[in-house]
Amino acid sequence: MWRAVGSAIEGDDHIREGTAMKIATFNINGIKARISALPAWLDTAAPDVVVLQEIKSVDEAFPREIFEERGYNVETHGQKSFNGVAILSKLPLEDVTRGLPGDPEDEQARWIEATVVGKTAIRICGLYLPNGNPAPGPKFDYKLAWMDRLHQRAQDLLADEMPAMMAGDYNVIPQDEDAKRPEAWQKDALAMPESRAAFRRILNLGFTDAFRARVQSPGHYSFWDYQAGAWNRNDGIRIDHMLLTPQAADLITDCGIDAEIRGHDKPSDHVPVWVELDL
DNA sequence: ATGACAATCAGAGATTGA
Repeated sequence: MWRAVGSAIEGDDHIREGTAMKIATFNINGIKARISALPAWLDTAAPDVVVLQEIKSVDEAFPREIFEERGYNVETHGQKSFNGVAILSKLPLEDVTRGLPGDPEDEQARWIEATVVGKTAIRICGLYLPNGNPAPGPKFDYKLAWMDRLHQRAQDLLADEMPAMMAGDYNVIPQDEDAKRPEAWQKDALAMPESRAAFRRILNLGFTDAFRARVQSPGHYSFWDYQAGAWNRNDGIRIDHMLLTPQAADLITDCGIDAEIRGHDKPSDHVPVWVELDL
């Protein structure tokens, strides 16, 4: 088995020219409210694939033309008012499934997955993990139960042994260094020990947090509250993550957070996180 | 300790988010 990561090594005839694929996750906090900001970012960042969270729209009301006219295939899993996820892809999508397995009673639209068909196929899962506040309580119980189901799906993805990733709004601050003011989040569902342990348990299966694989320094965030001037004080948290199977993690060439768009007009409270793979 | 801010649905203010 051979593979190429990054630039070719001179004289090595096993190295091929790779195809860079840019994949992003973005919690847009309402498609209707982001009808300008989202296309503006797409035109600048030009990702090949995007998973969206909190579209807050039913499938029939999702403005798919805006994305189709930019060359994206569009798959949605929406519901009225809250939640809702989607996948945009310039490459063909196959085997689209909706809903996280493990609880047929769960009607919240928080999971969608599809195979992106390029030179090499990759399974892409978009997720909007429950917030879980207040903790303790029924919402926190739902969050932890949802993370148990996520762990099971993660195991099954690994067993498939194809490149795969689970990307989205995890609503988990993995470590203190992922918050400007960790002490303020100590009793919050996003940073409770149980939430962090459940996140770590998935990582420990063999997944790579793409951003942390490339950047170890503190001070990198993907969410800033609308309140109290959080953006201007850089009072943020890192809760949007891309978890890659070993077969996908081996292909990472770059990863980043498009933080600057938090300062643009009518922003979401989240910003996009992206990864480039040599697929 | 609380609220601040934004989005949705509805058509005022409650609910949800993080």
